Amino acid sequence: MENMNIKKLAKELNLSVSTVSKALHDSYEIKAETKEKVLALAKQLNYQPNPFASSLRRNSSKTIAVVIPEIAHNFFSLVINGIESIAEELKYHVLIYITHEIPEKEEQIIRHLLNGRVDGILISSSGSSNNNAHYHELVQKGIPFVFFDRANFDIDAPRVTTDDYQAGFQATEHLIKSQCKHFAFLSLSSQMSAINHRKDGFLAALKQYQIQPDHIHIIEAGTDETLSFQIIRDSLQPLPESMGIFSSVEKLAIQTYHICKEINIRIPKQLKIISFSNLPTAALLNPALSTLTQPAFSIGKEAALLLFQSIKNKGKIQPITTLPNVVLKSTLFIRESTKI
Amino acid sequence: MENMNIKKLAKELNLSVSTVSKALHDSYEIKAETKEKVLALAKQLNYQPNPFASSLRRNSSKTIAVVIPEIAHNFFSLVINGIESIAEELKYHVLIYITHEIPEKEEQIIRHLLNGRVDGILISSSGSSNNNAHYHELVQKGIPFVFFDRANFDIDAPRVTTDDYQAGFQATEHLIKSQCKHFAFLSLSSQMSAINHRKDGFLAALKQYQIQPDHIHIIEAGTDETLSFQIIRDSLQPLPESMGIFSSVEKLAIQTYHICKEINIRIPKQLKIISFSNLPTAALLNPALSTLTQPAFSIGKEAALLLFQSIKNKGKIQPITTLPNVVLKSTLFIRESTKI
DNA sequence: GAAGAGTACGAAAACGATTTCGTAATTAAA
DNA sequence: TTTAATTACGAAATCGTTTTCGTACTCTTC
Repeated sequence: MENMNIKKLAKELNLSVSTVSKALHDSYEIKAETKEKVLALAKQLNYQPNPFASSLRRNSSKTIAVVIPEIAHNFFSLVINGIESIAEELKYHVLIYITHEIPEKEEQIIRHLLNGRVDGILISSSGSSNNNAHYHELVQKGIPFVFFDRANFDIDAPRVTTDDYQAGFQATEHLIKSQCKHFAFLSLSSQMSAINHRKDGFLAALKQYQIQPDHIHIIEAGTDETLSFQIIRDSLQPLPESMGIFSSVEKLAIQTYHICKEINIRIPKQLKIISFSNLPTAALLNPALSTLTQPAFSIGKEAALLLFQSIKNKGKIQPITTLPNVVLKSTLFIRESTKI
Repeated sequence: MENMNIKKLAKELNLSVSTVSKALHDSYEIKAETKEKVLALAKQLNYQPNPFASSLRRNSSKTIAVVIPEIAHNFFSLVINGIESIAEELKYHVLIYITHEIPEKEEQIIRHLLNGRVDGILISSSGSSNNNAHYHELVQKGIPFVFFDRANFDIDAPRVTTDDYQAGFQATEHLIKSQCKHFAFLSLSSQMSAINHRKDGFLAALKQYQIQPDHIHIIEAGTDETLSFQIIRDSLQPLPESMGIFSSVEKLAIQTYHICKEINIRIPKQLKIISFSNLPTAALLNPALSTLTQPAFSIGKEAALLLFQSIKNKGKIQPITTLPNVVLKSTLFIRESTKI
């Protein structure tokens, strides 16, 4: 009585195990009457198939993994929401793995997932581009995966990203038109694709408007919180005249706000700042933060859709087509933090 | 070559499958030399045991589920971080399920998990207290679970909560001492344990300070965004004199900020507000938001620890002891939004 | 009415691990 | 030297499904 299984169900019905299994899967081999009986008793006895037996036999787990640098982050939470919306619909399960921005951790996670625990993986890379071995192993094992936001462009895998270059250009242009004289790009690391594209857009805009190179500052704050605070603080003392900051990630913009409060820098008077961000409170900050906002939910949805398509096509001959490379648009919200 | 398994490994080593399995599990039956050989070849051929075969046989999945109302929420993200920190250490996998605050969805998820896919479940309930059947089924099936933050107090399961009553009292007392005359409690629903405890603390404080009943407002905003905006807006027009709002959740406080901005209510001059919140930008808002902040990461950690303890003790005779009921303290941060 | 097709089911072999039980070979004890 | 115990391994059952293959039986069709 403890656990219902197909064998007990079959015995109860005076049918064979195979017949019951087929009936439960609505096989054409089984006549309607029998199916009904089986379904009825299964429901009555609350039978639920053992997922591991099923996965073992079918060699598919109905599970995907999401590998992200961090979760306490509006962007990634929203992406997960998008992913979940699709997974839920397709009755897939979602495993979450957090790398804490540590490339080795990511490697370890991906390597573990080679064992077949999941049917596919959604990755926002924490790694530097010089370590791709684990991705290649995924390819070799035939495990579908899709990059989102932070992709590795050396790997042939579907990608869902945003128009980072254009957005970077646009944000910087906005700073220039807001009469900034000095320009700083706040970056986590120079190893992340999305962030580098933002930087390229930043530099391109400055070049187009012929900003002198010594008015251009690249600040690599890194992923350690205490350290990045220090680095940002140092780079704002002394404060260059008419400073305009383009922060590539929300976290660094928030840190900058804290620092400005601490050392009495007035935004937007002395310093203007715009940031990539999905903060729901951006408009409520003091001053309201100008943002480039990524369609995080859609990114999650699109990435999941690509992954499930990939899973579905697995084994079949792939048409020789270009790799899916979805690029979504970010939206510029101009607020007080960049007011003239 | 495609997929390594224990059979191929055994053949390669001229050993039996059982010997290899035992060697891999460091069984005393196998001599050191053999173990070394097995380990070496396993590593070389990159052998990884099939998790489903293993789970099927051992009847344990090394996986837990986290069932939460929503994920794009600072509190829950931080909790997940805490959970992950423990799960990662114990080499457990974490499945995420989102109920979107829909009790039926939660039921459906929990019912699905009765099939043994996970070894245990961490739940922050979305349900009303009048539907407990699915929890009882978990108990009956012997699947360990732990409530966090939003518990169901009718169910005998370990809980990790915060001192909601005291915090509610404290927050309200603070509003009273900030010379508010009217008091409003902003609630999602009257069915959630944690929120009701906060309300009880709110009411108790008002009673102790002999606030007239007609100066006390309970606003149930619900979980629908558009609707809750409307409800809050309506309750602020006309604005009672010296209004003090205690928001039971972050989201409603943010909505209130937006509404105040929209209809030109000055915080803290015309309206003071304090909220439960884990917003990293609380101090940067205009004005800075006074908060009660829950130790979200610790809640996740403690809940996970309780769950793993529960999983470990499963099957063993439980000592007749009181149920684990961890209560953590929230911290009050007084900021400008409640300034006199 | 014989051959072929279709229907509805069952027996048994997978899937890949773990675990129980049995047993040769060696060592220790009597 | 015999017996008992220990060591180190292997055969086979098992976990609960799914799926292949086989086969009675009925129904057409000529």
